[in-house]
Amino acid sequence: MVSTLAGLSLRDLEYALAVADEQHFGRAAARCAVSQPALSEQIRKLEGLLGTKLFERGRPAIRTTARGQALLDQAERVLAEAHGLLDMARNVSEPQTGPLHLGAIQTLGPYYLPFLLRQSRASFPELALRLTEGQTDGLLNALRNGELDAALIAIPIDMDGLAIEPVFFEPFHLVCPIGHRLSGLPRLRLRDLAGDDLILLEEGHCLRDQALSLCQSAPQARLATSVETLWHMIAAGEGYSLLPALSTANRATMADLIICRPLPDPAAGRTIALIWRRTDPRGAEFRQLAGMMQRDRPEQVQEAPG
Amino acid sequence: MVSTLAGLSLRDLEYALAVADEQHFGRAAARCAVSQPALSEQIRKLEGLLGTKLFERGRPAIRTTARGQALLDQAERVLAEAHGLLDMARNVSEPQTGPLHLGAIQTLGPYYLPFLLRQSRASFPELALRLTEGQTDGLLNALRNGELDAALIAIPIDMDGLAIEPVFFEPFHLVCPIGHRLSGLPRLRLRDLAGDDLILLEEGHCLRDQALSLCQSAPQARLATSVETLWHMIAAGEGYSLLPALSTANRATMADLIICRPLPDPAAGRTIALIWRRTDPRGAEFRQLAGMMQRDRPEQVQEAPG
DNA sequence: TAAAAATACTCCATAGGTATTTTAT
DNA sequence: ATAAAATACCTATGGAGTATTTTTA
Repeated sequence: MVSTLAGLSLRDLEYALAVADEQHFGRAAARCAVSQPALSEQIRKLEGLLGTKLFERGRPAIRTTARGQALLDQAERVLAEAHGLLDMARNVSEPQTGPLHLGAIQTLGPYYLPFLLRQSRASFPELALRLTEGQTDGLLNALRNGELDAALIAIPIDMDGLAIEPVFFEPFHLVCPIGHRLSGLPRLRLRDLAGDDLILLEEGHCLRDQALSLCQSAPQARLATSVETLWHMIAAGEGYSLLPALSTANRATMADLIICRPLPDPAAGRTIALIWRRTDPRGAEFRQLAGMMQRDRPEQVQEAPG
Repeated sequence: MVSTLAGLSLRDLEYALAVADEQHFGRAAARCAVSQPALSEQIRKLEGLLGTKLFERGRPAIRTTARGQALLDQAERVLAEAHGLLDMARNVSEPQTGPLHLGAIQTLGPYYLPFLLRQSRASFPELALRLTEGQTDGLLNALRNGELDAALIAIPIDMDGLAIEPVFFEPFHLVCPIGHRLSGLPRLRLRDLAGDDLILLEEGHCLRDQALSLCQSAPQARLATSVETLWHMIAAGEGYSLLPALSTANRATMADLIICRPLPDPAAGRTIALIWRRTDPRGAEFRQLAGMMQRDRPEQVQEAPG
């Protein structure tokens, strides 16, 4: 369908309304900051386009014709909507405003997003974060099909089509029941982490694979469906696991049954990064958001590695 | 107040909506019947003007940004109003349609306008005649200040600023009581019309002056406020007068008391003309209307003199 | 690698300016 | 006669075309 607007221009409508208002081509031209012939010519074209004389040229004043008046009323509506568009653009184009659909992996979200929400509300009060939790694959899909604008995940991941900005490094802790063989070791070494009572998250959680590779255990280990379940299983003496630092902080329930120990290798942990579609025009804003997360982070996490 | 539209163009909004719809610059360009680079460039300018990227360029498809969507919705409203304007223009620009404020002198209106209305409804069903009666001076004023679009008056008049199209010639009749000295004259001559019982309309009616000059009587004659009053005064035997042919036709009341006689001079009468502001752009339509009145006229009147 | 959008450039339509003529009162 | 709009004519902006490069998945 080709344009049916036939060269109609908002500027010409402004000219016409100025003439109607001033009842004088010269004054209307001055108000529109153009020369009188320029304005006259555009009015002439507009009248041709509409098929009707809008004005009756007479002395001492221009009069709008009856037909012209109906059209000028409608022209006013057109311009009102156009101004509405520009007003809207002025508001909407502010950076860090409006809805932002943000995802986070499930082993991070519950322990970090409350912190992030406080921070974002302080720094960017107009930014409306819409939060989602999921597993890495689901988040990546949601990102690719536009349900999400950005996501917090553990890197490395396959980054094709994505922009990635590391945000912080989150160490893992050894978590085991009091009295467990690992709870009493005076000096914990990485090789001690292998054991047949390692409890893992279900397939799909990136944390599962990271714990597995650090512990060098067999994958027939016991399964938990969430960090919370896992915590309760450990409290029940079912075994031990590795959990990210944010998820072990400030835990009251069953803290008397469980011991958390830092791992011996300071590199044992995961890097959390903010990702988004490389093509998203808000890239710069997302980078700024990541910068804020890097600078002002929870005490349990560390600066992201280069 | 200078333009606040800053170069916003309806065409660009159409381009943007085409892209949003097609999710593809190439197809959008084809739909708008321009080249892809031309459309891309206009979208780029529009995004700059609005201060926001409207689209996220990605494969396989273009996606509209959240901010862009709000703006595109508004753009759609702008275009809807613009199309409304063009639709309205198409209707409104038809000739012989819409309201037409027409005035007529009081000695003509009641006797001719019913005829004219029938005729106009048949020939121009979309023409909405709004009728007014008044004296010549009042009609001219109303015409000049725009309350009237056109008027039917007796010429000649001072025609500065006015266009005039004669419509028909209306003969005068001698009207007197049965038994009046003029009713019995076998051959009526113009000079017989002088008499001290001539009844005239009040000051302001053009017919008063025309009758006066034809009759060569003194202006201390009796006064009537309307043709109807005059008719009753004649029936009451108060005197005689000259009345235009249309006003004496088809009279039932008191017809048995009154005699109407044609005047000896075939030029004794008045020419009725349609007048309008010379500057009114509907001049051609008024002329066409006058043409209709010339061609299809009541039987009592004659073709207007050259 | 392939498809698609962005650049580079050239051209031309037209909005706009100045000077002047025409028109209306 | 005068004020104001229309016309004539010229300039320059910018929209649109073709050819090409860059980008993204």
